[in-house]
Amino acid sequence: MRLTTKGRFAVTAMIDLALRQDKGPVALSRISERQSISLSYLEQLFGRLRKHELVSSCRGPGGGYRLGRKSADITVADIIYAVDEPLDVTQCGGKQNCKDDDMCMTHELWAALSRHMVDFLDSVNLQDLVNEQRRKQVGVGAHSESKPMEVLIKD
Amino acid sequence: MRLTTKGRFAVTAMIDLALRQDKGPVALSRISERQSISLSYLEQLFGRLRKHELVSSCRGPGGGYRLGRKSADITVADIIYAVDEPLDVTQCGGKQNCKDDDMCMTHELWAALSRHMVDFLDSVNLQDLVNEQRRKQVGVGAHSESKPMEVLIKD
DNA sequence: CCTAAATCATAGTATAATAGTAGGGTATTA
DNA sequence: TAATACCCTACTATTATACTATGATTTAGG
Repeated sequence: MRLTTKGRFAVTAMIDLALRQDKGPVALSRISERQSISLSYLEQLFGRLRKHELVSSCRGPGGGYRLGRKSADITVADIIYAVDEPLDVTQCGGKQNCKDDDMCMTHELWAALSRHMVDFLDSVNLQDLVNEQRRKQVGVGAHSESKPMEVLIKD
Repeated sequence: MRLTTKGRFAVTAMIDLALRQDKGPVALSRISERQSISLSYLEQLFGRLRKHELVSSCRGPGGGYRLGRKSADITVADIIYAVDEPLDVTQCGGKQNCKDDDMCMTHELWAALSRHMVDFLDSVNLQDLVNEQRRKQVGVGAHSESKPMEVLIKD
């Protein structure tokens, strides 16, 4: 499981999309402005998200992207998997440093870590993040600054 | 928390060292041969491991490295932290894509993931890995092929 | 039907990190 | 005093990320 800003960009963009899709399709140019992510880079990311059917697109003026399914049914793991394609199971899949036939000494360690990460990222869905974000935005200007996410995410 | 083959190399080398240190210091040239890791690269890694006091060194002929403390007191997280130094807390520490003052939308998500990973890697120590490795080596030629690590690592 | 807005696609590029190599030191034992 | 090993720094090839650039293609609205 690779973790880079690419995955973070994708998750951020998907939250932005989820927050606004009720008013019709959302154009990447808008997301680009709001989140300060290069438009062309976004286009590449959304190409992959579309292939994985996490979003659907409408071309032409007034077009843009919509979520491919309910935000509660899209997990963070789905998003990261979509943009970081080769989910790096190839940690030692028969390559160098795997001594001869028997598994390399640390194979199971990394496999177990991988399972942990995927399990966690699968436990958080887009709706969770949207709720969290809405709660924070309401909090601004009001009195509650309170704690975010720590409460939400099941440690 | 960055996860690369650098960290894997370091963990592999530390297991190799832990498996043999009872017969005196272990030379990097030996580890290099056994694990097919470049000697000079190992030297760089062990330079860092030494700074973090995970290993101690003896120079001169017959010299080599020893563990800096009991293998049960060295966790995988210790090793990875030592070689991957800047443990990447800088996910969004006030840089681009953190909108204005308020935290970027995904900050807590990645922070929570980070905590998960560290917790897991802290729950596995070098002695665990050594035991696992010894068990597997005994298993070769004998009858038991059995399951590795899955049992050992506390999911 | 024409134009502008949007997606779609591909190719190129700057930067940075990894995973080394190279070449020298310095301590220490036999 | 020679060989073994650690130690240190600088350089390099490769790869991935995070873009930029260019140009298509689709489609709504005038």
